[in-house]
Amino acid sequence: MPRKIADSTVRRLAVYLQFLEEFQQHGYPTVSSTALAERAGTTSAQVRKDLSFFGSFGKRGLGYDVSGLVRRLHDILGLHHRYRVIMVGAGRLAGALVQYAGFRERGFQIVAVVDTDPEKIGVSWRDLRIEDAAHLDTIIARERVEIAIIATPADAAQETVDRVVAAGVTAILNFVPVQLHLPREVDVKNVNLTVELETLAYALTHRRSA
Amino acid sequence: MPRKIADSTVRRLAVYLQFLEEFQQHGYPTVSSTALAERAGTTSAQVRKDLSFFGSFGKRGLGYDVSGLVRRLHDILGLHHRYRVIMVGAGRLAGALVQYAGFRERGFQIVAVVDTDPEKIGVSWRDLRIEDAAHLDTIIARERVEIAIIATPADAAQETVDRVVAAGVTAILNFVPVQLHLPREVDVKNVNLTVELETLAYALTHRRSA
DNA sequence: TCCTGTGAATTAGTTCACAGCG
DNA sequence: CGCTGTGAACTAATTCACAGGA
Repeated sequence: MPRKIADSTVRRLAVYLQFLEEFQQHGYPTVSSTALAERAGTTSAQVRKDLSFFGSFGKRGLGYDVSGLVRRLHDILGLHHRYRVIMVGAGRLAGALVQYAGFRERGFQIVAVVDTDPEKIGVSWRDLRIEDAAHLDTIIARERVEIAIIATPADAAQETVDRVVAAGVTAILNFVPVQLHLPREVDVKNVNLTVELETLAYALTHRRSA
Repeated sequence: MPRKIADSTVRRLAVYLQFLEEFQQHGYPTVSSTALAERAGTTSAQVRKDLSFFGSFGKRGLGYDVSGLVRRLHDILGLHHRYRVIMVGAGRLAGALVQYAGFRERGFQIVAVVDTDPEKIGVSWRDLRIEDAAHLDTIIARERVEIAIIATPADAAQETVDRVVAAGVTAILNFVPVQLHLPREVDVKNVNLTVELETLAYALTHRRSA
C-alpha cells in the first residue's frame, strides 16, 4: 500500500468495481484491462496503472480473474466493513438519499436522520424516526456513526458540521454548496449539483467555437 | 475565448460564481483573488490563472469588482440563457432534483418529467404532470428541451438515453451508475453517488497507514 | 501469441515569483 | 504600495511502448 494515491485513481477503482460486479453477475470468469477500460470509459493503460499501485493482480496473456479482482478492490477501498452513516437534514434530497438502495447494497447503512424542524422531528422514513438535531452528539455516540452526510440549508451547514466533528465523525459527504472549514484530519467530499449543470451549460455555449 | 479549458477550471469558475453572488448580497464592492480563494478552498494564484484564460477582469492594487465579475462569469459559463431541462425517470432522486430550488434559481428550468411506470404517469409534481416516456421525442420537441437529466433504473438508462439523443438533446447529466455510450458531440456529466461514499471509505481505511 | 506490469516520455495542471499598473 | 496578470518552473497525471511471463 503506497504513499499517496491520486483521488482520480481511487474514483476509477470504485468505478471498475461497479463494472466488475456486473461481469461477475454475468458469469464472466476473467476480464482484460481493455474490456474493463471500455466499460469504464478510460484506457487499458490507465486501468493497469491504477491497479499496479496496489499490486499485480492479473495474469499475462489472460487478464484478471473477475471474482479475485472484486475481492481485492473491496479490500483496497475498505468495503469489507459496514459503515454507519448519519443523515443530517431531512429535506427532499436527504429523503431521496436515505431511500437510495445503492448505498445500503454497498455497505453504507443510514442509522439516523436528524433535523431541527419540529414539524419533521418524530416523522418516520421507512424504519427511521427523524430525531432532533439538538441531540446530535448523543445520537452519533449511540449509533457509533463514522460518516455524516450533510444536506441542511446552506446557512446551517458550517455550524452543524462543527458539532458533527466535535462528536467524533471524521468523514463527511457534503451536498450543501458551501466551503466547509474543518480540521485537516477530517475528510470531506463535496457534491455540488449546480456546478455539474453549469459545466454542461459551459460546454453547450462553447461548443460551436471549436 | 481560448482553445481548450480544463474541466477543473470550469468547475472552479462555477464555484467562484456561487461565492461572488454571496459577496454581492452582502454588499461588498470588490474582492481580491486571495479572499475569493479562501472561500472557494483554493489559492489566489489559481483564481487569477483561471480568470486569466478569459480576460483581465481585475484592477491592480484593488481586486475585482464583484458585480462585474459575476456578470463576466455568467457570460463565460453560458448562464445568460435559461435552459430547458427534461427529467427522465420519476423516482425519489428525480423528485428531489425536480424540487431542488437551486436549479431554477440558476436558470435551469425543468419543463417535463417522464417515466414508463403507468402508476406514475399522470401524477403531478408541483405544476408538472408526469408523462409517458413512450412519447419522449414528441415531448422533447414540444418543450424545446436542451438538457436531459437521467435518473432511470440502471437497465433502462442506455436505451432511454439513445432516444433522448435521437430526439436532439446534446447535453446530459447522468445519475445512473452506468457508462453511457454516446456520439462524441453529446456532452455527458456523470454523478455517481456511491463512488463519492467509497472514496470516503478509502480515506477512512488508509488514514492510519500514513 | 496474448496481455500484464512498468519505467520512460509526454501532456496537463498547479504553483512560483515578479514585472507592471492603479 | 497592493494586487493583478502571466511566463517560467515545477509537480502530477496520463499515455506510450515494450520486456517478459502464462
